[in-house]
Amino acid sequence: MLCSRIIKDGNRAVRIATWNVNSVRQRLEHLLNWLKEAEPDVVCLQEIKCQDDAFPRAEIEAAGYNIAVHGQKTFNGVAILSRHPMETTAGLPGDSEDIQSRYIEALVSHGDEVTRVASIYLPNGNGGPEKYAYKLAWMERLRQHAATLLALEESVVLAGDFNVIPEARDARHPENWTRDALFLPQTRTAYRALINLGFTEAIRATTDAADVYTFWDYTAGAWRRNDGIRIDHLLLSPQAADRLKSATVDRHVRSWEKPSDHVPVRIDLS
DNA sequence: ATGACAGGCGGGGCCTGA
Repeated sequence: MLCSRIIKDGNRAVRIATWNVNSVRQRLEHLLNWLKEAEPDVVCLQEIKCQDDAFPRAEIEAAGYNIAVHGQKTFNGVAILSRHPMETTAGLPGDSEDIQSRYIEALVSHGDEVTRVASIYLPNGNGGPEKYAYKLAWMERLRQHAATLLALEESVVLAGDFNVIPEARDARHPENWTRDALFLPQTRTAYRALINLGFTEAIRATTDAADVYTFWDYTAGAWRRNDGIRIDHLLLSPQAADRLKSATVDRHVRSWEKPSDHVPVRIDLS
């Protein structure tokens, strides 16, 4: 039955999404509603803000998803949901002392193809020099691991909250972000070093539009004034980029009651 | 401008986020 659906719906063999939910327990109803509406095959979640045993497994499994969780108490935490079978690895290589849960990777098998998907919660980097140093070090670890993944010559999708505003057009008011860790020159250079390995960023591969944002601060009426930034990204290896059909920001989710400050971003691969 | 919101923790404000 699954095979016949894929053949019949050939333009949409796999739909992959990323969403920083800002607490999966606070956002469970929104998540379930959005899963029903968007029908993603693979979902990368960030900021689940719970330990593995507190993740709302039963409700999400009932919606048809396998679940892999890499959580921690109070902060951070990432997860991957998949309608297809997957094998997962938690943690970003390169620093055994790093206890923050910000990376989980899955090899998803769909039909006779495989797609490797990572859920990434890149450090914010504001709040002092130590935090910014941690952000830059984490980005270098990600770059090194991404280079290893590219060498596999697989379809790879690095999806998540990168906490990087790539360009001025990715902020409604870029002048307000010039001293922010999300937009500092070193941050943007480190992000480009990752892209320049050979990744295609899905939104910019499909639109040149300004005013495409994925985050609006809770404060100061940012959503009402559309004072947003674009910091949630999907980076595609060449093999995945070959299969890219479309990229979409589910902007309307920000207007739901008690929303996350981020909205889902999703792609369709053939 | 270092504030407004929001969530977790834990039972009162404090830390963190972007």
